[in-house]
Amino acid sequence: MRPHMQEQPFHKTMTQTERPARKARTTQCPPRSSHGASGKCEQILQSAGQLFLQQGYERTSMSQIARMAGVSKGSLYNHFENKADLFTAFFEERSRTRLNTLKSVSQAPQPDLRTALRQASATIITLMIDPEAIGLYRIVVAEANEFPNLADTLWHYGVSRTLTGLAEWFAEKHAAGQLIIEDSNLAAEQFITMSQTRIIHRTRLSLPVDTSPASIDEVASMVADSFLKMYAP
Amino acid sequence: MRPHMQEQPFHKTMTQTERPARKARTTQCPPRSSHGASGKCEQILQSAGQLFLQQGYERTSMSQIARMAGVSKGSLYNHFENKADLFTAFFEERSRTRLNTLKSVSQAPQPDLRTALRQASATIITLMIDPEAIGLYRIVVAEANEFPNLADTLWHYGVSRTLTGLAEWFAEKHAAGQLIIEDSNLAAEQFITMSQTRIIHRTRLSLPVDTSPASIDEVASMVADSFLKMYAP
Amino acid sequence: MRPHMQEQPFHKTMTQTERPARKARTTQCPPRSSHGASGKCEQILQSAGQLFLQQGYERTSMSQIARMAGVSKGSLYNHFENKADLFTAFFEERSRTRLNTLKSVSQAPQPDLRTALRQASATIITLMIDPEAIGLYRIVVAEANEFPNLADTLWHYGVSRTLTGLAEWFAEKHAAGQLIIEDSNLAAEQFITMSQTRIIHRTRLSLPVDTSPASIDEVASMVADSFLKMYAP
Amino acid sequence: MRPHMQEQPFHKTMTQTERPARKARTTQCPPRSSHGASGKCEQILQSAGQLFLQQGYERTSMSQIARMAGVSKGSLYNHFENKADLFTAFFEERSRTRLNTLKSVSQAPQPDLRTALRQASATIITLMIDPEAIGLYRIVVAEANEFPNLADTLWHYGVSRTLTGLAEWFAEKHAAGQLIIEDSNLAAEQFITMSQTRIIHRTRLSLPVDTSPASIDEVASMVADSFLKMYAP
DNA sequence: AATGAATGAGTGTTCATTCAT
DNA sequence: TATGAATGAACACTCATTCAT
Repeated sequence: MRPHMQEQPFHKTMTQTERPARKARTTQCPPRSSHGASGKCEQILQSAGQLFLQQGYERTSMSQIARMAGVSKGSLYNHFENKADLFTAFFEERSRTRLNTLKSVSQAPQPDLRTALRQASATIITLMIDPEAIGLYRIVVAEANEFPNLADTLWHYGVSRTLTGLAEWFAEKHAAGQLIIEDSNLAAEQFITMSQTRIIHRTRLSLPVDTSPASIDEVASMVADSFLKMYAP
Repeated sequence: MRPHMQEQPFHKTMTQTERPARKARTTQCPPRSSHGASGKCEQILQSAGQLFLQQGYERTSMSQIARMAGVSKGSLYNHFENKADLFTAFFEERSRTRLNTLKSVSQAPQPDLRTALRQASATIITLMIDPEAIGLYRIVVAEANEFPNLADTLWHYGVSRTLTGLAEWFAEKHAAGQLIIEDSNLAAEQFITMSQTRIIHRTRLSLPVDTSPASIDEVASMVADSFLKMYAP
Repeated sequence: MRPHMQEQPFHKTMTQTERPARKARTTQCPPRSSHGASGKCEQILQSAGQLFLQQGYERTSMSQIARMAGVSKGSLYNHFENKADLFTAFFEERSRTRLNTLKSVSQAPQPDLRTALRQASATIITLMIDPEAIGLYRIVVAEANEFPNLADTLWHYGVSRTLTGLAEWFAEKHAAGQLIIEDSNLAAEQFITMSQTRIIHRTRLSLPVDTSPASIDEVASMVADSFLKMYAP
Repeated sequence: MRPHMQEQPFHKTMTQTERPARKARTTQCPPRSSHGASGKCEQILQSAGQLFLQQGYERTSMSQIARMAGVSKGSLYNHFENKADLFTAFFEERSRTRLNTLKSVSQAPQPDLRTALRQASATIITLMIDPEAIGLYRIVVAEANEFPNLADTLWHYGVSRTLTGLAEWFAEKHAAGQLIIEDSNLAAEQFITMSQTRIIHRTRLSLPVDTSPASIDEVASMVADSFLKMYAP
């Protein structure tokens, strides 16, 4: 329960968040040789991931992982230093490969700004209530004390790309005179935060929630309207 | 990873959230007898709380709790059925007694609306980054699969009171013509969500964050401004 | 697994079997005062009996007994020194009051000897496969090492009365010239042993067995026939 | 205390008694590799056996077994699923390897029938009061409720072989005209039952009993005489 | 690189018994 | 006499990790 008091200028906070050093370099699976190698390392990582996501760190045992991966318990320790190392390796790999993000907004240019915003918000909501994303978020929060680096990883592969993409798009719209946005990073942050209203928040808590497309669009609409009131010329 | 599809009308979602039934009634400490007995049950609950909040459910052992509470391991089981029961008992008690909420906004009438909103947001931020509140949030998220009822408890004692208080205040302002708010519950929900920008969100992830009063006020100001743009006449 | 080599003249073996001394005098419930006292002691004994018979000594806990008897755990120790004392008290009481025996054979004089023998055998079988009797037998065998005195009790209240009754009856028949029996005690012992063929034996082992009256009579008939071949003039 | 009412024709009862299915296959020690490894699994089984036979199932703890076997507590669980599994494994192994039976009667042809019968009875008595046999019998009776399969095992390896051997021998004698036996299985059953008179019975209850060869021969003589009276031409 | 038996500290839980009230 | 909280040793079982093969 240590208080946080780091100095961070407002406009820089959300974009660079990596903490200076990783203590223990996380083990990585060697790049698969092209010919059909067994890929035991990936297999372990895959099984570990499934179990860690379902049960969390403490409730998952090395034996369970070995059993599910179809390897011996000893093999786990040939590929990873220990349980913590396997855990962080899983987390990085999953965050890197499975955390879809909203990289850019208007691939297909939308007829009007409101629709574009609504679609962006809907996409964000959909991405963030994906079971994989929810699971990774839960793990970060649950293990924040034991594995503080996880948050960096999640932020790096998850939030920051979306944030940058949005900010760039807002900057364009500002340049085009369609929105009046001084701090595009702040605006992006606000947009993402507002998109978390109800659905994402409740999903993270496992509270009952309607996650149908209609329900998502309802929230997305509200976000778009609010955002326009805040930033329309 | 089950999908949620419950029907929930938009305007009712956030205010009534209790799920129908609690399966197993949680053990409660008996009301303290007036003469100054030390209250061994409370002592256990207190120690358990400290450890559960710091280390989470799985990492905390009954032996640890007994040692810290200064009682024998067997005694734990005279007061609580098992570890899970002790855990939920702790969670309910803490949520009930230690989760401060923003019940009403303008005890001292503020000179102007913007200041009142800013102060409300700052209060919300301050309450929600309180270590106790952060700890309880982490526990809910971490144990969402094993203890799904925790979220109800947290919502009941934490969010819902703040939400109701805000909504009532917004309704008054609407009646007074100071704000134009059709759905005061939705507005309250938005206000709370926006207040979570950066500080609360990052604190929950244990990411480095500036939690100084100045920093809080900066966010609160932004929230007040945005909210006024959305709802001022 | 100690070998037994006590000298015991053949004709005396089965009738006097009490071993010289009981180490610990078994606690007894006080004779109930005539006015409706609660009879807590009997209540404990009754519940203990049910549990001990069902689950055996080790698997039955004092808490279980207290709960079923509706008294506090402490009360158990006001009435009985400890678990072992309560156990032996239960065993004596049950053996004394619930172990029905074949005291005499021909209450209603039978038309012929064979029928009388058959009925005696059938009665013995029926008595000995009574759940209560089976349970007590099991307990004696199970706890033979820890509670060697139980066997004496069971023998005293169970077998020996039947044995004596039969022996007396055989002596009468010998005197009447209907049977030629030199050692009536031995004959009684043989008669009882033969009556244990299959049904009793298998019931003791919980092996599947037909315990219908017809099945019992089938065995009893065989016993009567065999016995007559051995001892008829 | 469930009543048994299975239909079982008299002449079939004792020879086929296996119940249809064994629920959980009992763990088995792997066949010893030829080079003189100590066979840790056998070592565990051996120690477990000694303790289970002496103290029964509940009174024997896994720690005790590990200590006596000279292995760690954890090792027990590498070889056996749990205590119950180790218990049934022990019981099967002991029943299979240590339960000597009277397979055939007259290896060395006896001068006369009476002597052959007497020797057969004496052998049965001797085998059945062997401490190992007595211990296994006690365990079956003690744990009949918790481990109903034990009785099948005991019957299979213990009684049924003796029974079959005797029945065949009786059939021969019937064919040779030396005995008049219609149902040789029934006769074998009677012979075994009668051989249990006093010595076996009392030994099972740990009652004082004379187990000297002279005493055994006395009972065996009586059995032979009675049997001849029942079945001699 | 792969195995799986071995370990011993650790887990949550139950136990018979005590004792102040 | 009756209670029930308190105890500490014991229970069955699991754990991450090691190491000889």
